[in-house]
Amino acid sequence: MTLSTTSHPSSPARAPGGRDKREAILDAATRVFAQRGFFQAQVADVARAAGVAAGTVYLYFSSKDDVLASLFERTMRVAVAEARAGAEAVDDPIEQLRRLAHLHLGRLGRNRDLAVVFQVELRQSTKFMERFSAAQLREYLGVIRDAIARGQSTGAMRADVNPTVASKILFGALDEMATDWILSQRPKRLEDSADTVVDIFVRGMASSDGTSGERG
Amino acid sequence: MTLSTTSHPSSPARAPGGRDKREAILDAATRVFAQRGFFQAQVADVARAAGVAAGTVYLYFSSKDDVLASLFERTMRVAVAEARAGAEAVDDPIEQLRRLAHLHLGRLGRNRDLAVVFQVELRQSTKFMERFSAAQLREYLGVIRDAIARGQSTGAMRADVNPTVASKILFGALDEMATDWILSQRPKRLEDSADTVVDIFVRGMASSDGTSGERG
Amino acid sequence: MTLSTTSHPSSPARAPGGRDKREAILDAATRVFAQRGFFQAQVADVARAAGVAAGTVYLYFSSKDDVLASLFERTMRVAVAEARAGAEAVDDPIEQLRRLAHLHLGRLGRNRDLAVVFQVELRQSTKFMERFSAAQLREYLGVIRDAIARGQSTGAMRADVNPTVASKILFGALDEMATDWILSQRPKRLEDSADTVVDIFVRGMASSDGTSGERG
Amino acid sequence: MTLSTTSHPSSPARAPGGRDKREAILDAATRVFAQRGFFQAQVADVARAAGVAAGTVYLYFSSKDDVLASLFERTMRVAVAEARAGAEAVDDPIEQLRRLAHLHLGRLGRNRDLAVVFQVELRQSTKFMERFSAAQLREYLGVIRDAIARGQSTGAMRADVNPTVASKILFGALDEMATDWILSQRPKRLEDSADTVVDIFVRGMASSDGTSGERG
DNA sequence: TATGAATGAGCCTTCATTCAT
DNA sequence: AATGAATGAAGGCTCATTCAT
Repeated sequence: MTLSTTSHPSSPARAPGGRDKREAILDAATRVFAQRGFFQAQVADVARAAGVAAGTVYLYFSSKDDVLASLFERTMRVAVAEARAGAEAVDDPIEQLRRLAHLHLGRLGRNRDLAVVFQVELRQSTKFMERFSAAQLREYLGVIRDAIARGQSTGAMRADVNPTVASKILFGALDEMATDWILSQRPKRLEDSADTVVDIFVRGMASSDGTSGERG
Repeated sequence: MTLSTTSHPSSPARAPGGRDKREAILDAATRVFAQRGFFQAQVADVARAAGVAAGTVYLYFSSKDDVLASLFERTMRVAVAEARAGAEAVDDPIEQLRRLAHLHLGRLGRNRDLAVVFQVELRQSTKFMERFSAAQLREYLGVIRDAIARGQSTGAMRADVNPTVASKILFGALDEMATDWILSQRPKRLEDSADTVVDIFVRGMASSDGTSGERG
Repeated sequence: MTLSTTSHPSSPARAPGGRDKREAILDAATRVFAQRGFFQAQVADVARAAGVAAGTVYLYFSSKDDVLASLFERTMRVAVAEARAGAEAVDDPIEQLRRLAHLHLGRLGRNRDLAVVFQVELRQSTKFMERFSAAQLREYLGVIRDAIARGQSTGAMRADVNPTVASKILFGALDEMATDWILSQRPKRLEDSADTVVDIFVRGMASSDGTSGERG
Repeated sequence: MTLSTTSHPSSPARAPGGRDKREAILDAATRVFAQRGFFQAQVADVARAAGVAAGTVYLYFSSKDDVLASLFERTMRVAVAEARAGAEAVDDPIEQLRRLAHLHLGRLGRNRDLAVVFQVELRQSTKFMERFSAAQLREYLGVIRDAIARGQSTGAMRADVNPTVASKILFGALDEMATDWILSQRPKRLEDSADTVVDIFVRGMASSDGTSGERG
């Protein structure tokens, strides 16, 4: 992982078919990285899975690292957008958190390969996490934090906890559900864990007078 | 990562200094893996950091993978023992959880290299996590779960949540604190997050009558 | 020498120049193995001698062992074909043996490197000899045996000696000539030994009445 | 195989037990080299089989190569002595050859490990054969050649064949019997091949008048 | 003499990347 | 744009040999 940040001249000047091929490579990479692991996976494997020649990968990505980073980026772009849309759709902060949790676990639970890549392969190196995760992950967590902050401002949630810290606690709990689901035999749907996590979190974050955090 | 589970027939038959050298290699590996990342680190780097020749590593470990696995095992053995001792030292389930959280974050916060290895490097591959994490991690989580289960049986905690799931939620929240601390500039002590996490978790898990989960 | 018998899925799917490069590597290997010895020779040496990069060797052969095995196979394929053609060209069994001897020593005498590889390097390990020599060498010896058997059936040769045993005796004598020639200063042509060996062998195999085994 | 010709200061200054240990190492080496092959065999394997520590091997031999060379030397010393004694015991040149053949195949047939080492492992490298085999092998072949030369001078054998060449032909034939026996399933005793080989050879070498070469 | 832990040079093989076609 | 043969740097691991005990 040399992690050359220099983004590849990928999208521009590409033919219309180029975009499809780029997508195909990312999809293939998700499958291959999930199955073999990022370091064990060869670029040739990804190319084969995508139905292109090895060299073609380098027409769309600057390096193997770039493929992984692009994978992360593409998914996060969608995730952030969906999270924002989901949060905006309702007004109640607690309901917002519930929606965000369902979106999060729903996305991973629907695509195990994606879940493996996100829960395992993407955490390969501090370097990677520091350089790439930072910006987009912060944005994603920001959506959660905002919902919490709103809950605090409306008095629905206790204000004695830093909302950023709180967002990480919720995210961490959801994250563990996802990792655990991957490593388990997956008898049930991942998304089903969402309510339990949010319920405990919201109760724990309820304002002392006990007026909220109660469902129904 | 071929991950041959077969423990190396090494340490016991080794020379008097053997144990010390094995420990030295594991300590060196913690530092090197944390700095360079497991895949980027060369066995020669670890050897150099440990003050031994490259070949010597193979007198104590069967492979590079085995070094990582042994690192995990050694730490988990201690962690499980400390967790059990910490839990047994007090009677109140809530206080037990608080102690476990402090032990957990305290250990990682005291040794950033160890934290990096545990939060990042050890999660490199599904294979590794599936094969190694399983047994010892389950044991560790078991200590948390037991405290929760006791809390439920004493009526201090709501019984409508599976204690195993609850233990993962708490662990996940703590885990995220650790990962976040690593990736941040670390302005404050990691262990300081323990109370916040436990507080929210315990409140969230409080039985409906609201008699417990209140500190002081 | 792990000697994976599995032939490499290489040549057919290779590029146009593939066959030539494969041949070039085998030729280079003959020279390098002859000069340095199989175990002392490095794959990089062979590659350099063939004018390709080290990695290229692995596009055509699965391993260093496979190079040696392929060398043996290629030569034996030709040798068996030539032996059969040579034997069929004449009718007299004795003349057939003479031709086979000349072909055998002529081939090795013309290419000392090949002779060294066949007389020395290929006999490195019982494993190799057992696994590879077996089939093709048996075929080669079979051509000699058939000529002897015919000589016996025509009455030209004594029938009280198992033709298979006899073929090995003749082969062994020729083989020793080749090995001796390699180790000597080679003042004369190896092929010149052919007649002497065949002469003694044929006389020794002459039927008791003494009517044959006498050269015209 | 670096083949340092410098003989190790082995025998002199050794304690009485030293000689035994040296012999034990050579015996162990015979077994280990035969089973694993010289290059695959580790010095530690030989040491273990001999019941000594790895370092001890270097008290008696200067290198791994030296062990192989010493193995060859020890056996050849005995073989030459036995051959000479065997040849001197009878007067008839033909009977001498018969005895030499029996001694040769008898020795190898009695100890398959020794046979493997001599027929396969010792032929590892041209360097080895050139440097070590030369002197002692020439001596051994000399005993055969002398018997043939005597046969020629008594008129029992044709004189139109160089006795040195003839000795190699006989040796080669016997050699092939030994190699073949090793690679086969060994249904019968190796020594049983001796008479057949000698019979054919002696007939082939019989003087033209046909008065000798006839058994009985 | 004997030990065996330690050494470290050496090498086969892999695979990300390039580039001629 | 696409190919895939070719490259060659890199590294895990082995094992003959040494040497402090």
